[in-house]
Amino acid sequence: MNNEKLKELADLMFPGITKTVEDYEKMYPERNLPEEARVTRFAPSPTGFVHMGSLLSAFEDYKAARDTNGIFYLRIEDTDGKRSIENGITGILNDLKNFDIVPMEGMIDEENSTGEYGPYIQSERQEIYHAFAKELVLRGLAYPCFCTAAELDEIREIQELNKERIGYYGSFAKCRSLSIDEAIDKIKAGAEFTVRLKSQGDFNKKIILHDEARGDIEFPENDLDIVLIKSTDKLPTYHFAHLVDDHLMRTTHVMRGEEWIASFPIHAELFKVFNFKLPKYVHLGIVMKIDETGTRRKLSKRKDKEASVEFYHKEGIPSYAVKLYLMTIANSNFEEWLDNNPSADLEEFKFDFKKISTSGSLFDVEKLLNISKNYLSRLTASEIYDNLLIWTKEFDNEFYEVLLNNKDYALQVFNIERGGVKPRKDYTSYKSIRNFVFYMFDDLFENPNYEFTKITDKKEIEIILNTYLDNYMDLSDKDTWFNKIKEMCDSLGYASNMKEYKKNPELFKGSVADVSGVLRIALTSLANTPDLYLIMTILGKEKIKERFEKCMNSL
RNA sequence: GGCCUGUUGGUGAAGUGGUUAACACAUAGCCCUCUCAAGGCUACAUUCAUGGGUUCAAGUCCCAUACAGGUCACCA
Repeated sequence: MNNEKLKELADLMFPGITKTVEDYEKMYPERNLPEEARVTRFAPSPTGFVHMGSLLSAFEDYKAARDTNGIFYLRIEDTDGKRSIENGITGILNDLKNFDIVPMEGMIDEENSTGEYGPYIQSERQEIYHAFAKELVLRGLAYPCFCTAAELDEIREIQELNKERIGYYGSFAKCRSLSIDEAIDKIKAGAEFTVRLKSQGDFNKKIILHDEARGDIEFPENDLDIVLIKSTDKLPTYHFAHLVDDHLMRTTHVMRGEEWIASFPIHAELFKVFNFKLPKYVHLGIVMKIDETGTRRKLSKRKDKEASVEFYHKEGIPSYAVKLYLMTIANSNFEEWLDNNPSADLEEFKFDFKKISTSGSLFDVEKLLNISKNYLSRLTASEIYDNLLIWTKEFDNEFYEVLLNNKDYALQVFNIERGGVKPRKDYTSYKSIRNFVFYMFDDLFENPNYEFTKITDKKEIEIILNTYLDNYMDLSDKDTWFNKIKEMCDSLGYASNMKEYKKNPELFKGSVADVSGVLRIALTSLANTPDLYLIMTILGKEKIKERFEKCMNSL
């Protein structure tokens, strides 16, 4: 009799739902994968972009699956309208692709997906959730709740006042004790309702849950009658969707932010109620920053520009460098591995849950720049050229035109001190390159600001430049080039040998360093540049002469 | 307030009862050198949030406290 009543209630709550949990179990059987293969997922809301924290977790999910020839899939969690934007999935897919993270299954654009475990977008899984919820109602393990927001507030206020645990549980769960008939009547009368779990847990009992990175964690059992299905849109809450989706999609490893640790007991109860195998969980540390007031806090996508992936794109930091950096955060032994295997593919590194940092780490832009610098130093001139062309096209049109029209010349410039075991390391980003090479291009060298420091006397500068042009310019090879400069130093009263100069500086007007400095500044406007000889050979004699004259005219 | 997580140098961290407490970034100095960038060398935690305890031995185990973070939504 009770069963009949429950059936009436369930049918009333979920009209038109005919499939059962068992039906879905058959539709989505266990995956045919080797034992060790991990199935992971990235499950964002369709907000149009991913930020650093979620990029990190997507990357970790991807690696965890890849390492075991498992499956990494993309599921879209759009049960909260506020978090969804137009074309939000495309934006996420693009951001991921930028970092070579391509899901093997799941959503591939705004509407379509691949894989046998779909739909991969929660708004299209409505009847599946309802079937699961309906079964719970039939088993007397879920019930309709008619409490309004105001009533819920009231309950919480009472609890706060009495210093009791906050939440919808036990005797505070008013609708839990409603009779089936009462519930049926209310629904028939058109009352709005949520569906709540009738928790079987006991807060005074302990359960131990295992986290792959943190080990065992002890909690009180869950006794909260949490909402399973929301009233207005009839969509599931995160908790319920997590159960249904991750079970049916046969996820083996759930990797998520540590803000979810607290709801671990809820999820454990949900899986237990259905007698489903609990997936393995990894709760990741949160990426933090230090803000203006000196306090540590979670990197926020609203407040912090460095939280968005777009920021690095704009700054011209290669996505591969960002990836390397994220990897150093993700697994603490990665840097050492990279040192030992500098040319190995990232794919060869095996991700280890035990090495995941569990304390929130500060996002260190300095370190990122260092990684970026090292990465850029290993690229070939033509790789630099190609990538820089793409970057400047979007962010620096003037430079873009110059590069486009002087490809061969630009390649020579980018090749300065590149290659070999000790490549030059000065570019930190694509954006920074212009500042290191502008003087090599006339179009970018229109109004130089000459930084003479050591030798500043106009007459002396003119003497040095003219003497060089008239008698000592020889670019045939580096040694003769430098010997000529030394000769000139001797003839003009400057020390040609730095060691001697350092011993007795008073014997000379200055040193070869000062003289070279004048040549360098006249040529490039800068006191610090890469190898002068290389710069001169690339510019050529005519241009050198032109530059010196331009400089002398400006004095 | 309840529950949970975390706390090793300026930063990221290694560390699972016995080490001079790795390594990397940053910083400083020296060397190399025509100037830079690199590179090489050196320095940088008498001490692992604090206080107790267990032990021959504790960053590592136990207990308290402090601080930081999370969570207690019909948000994820």
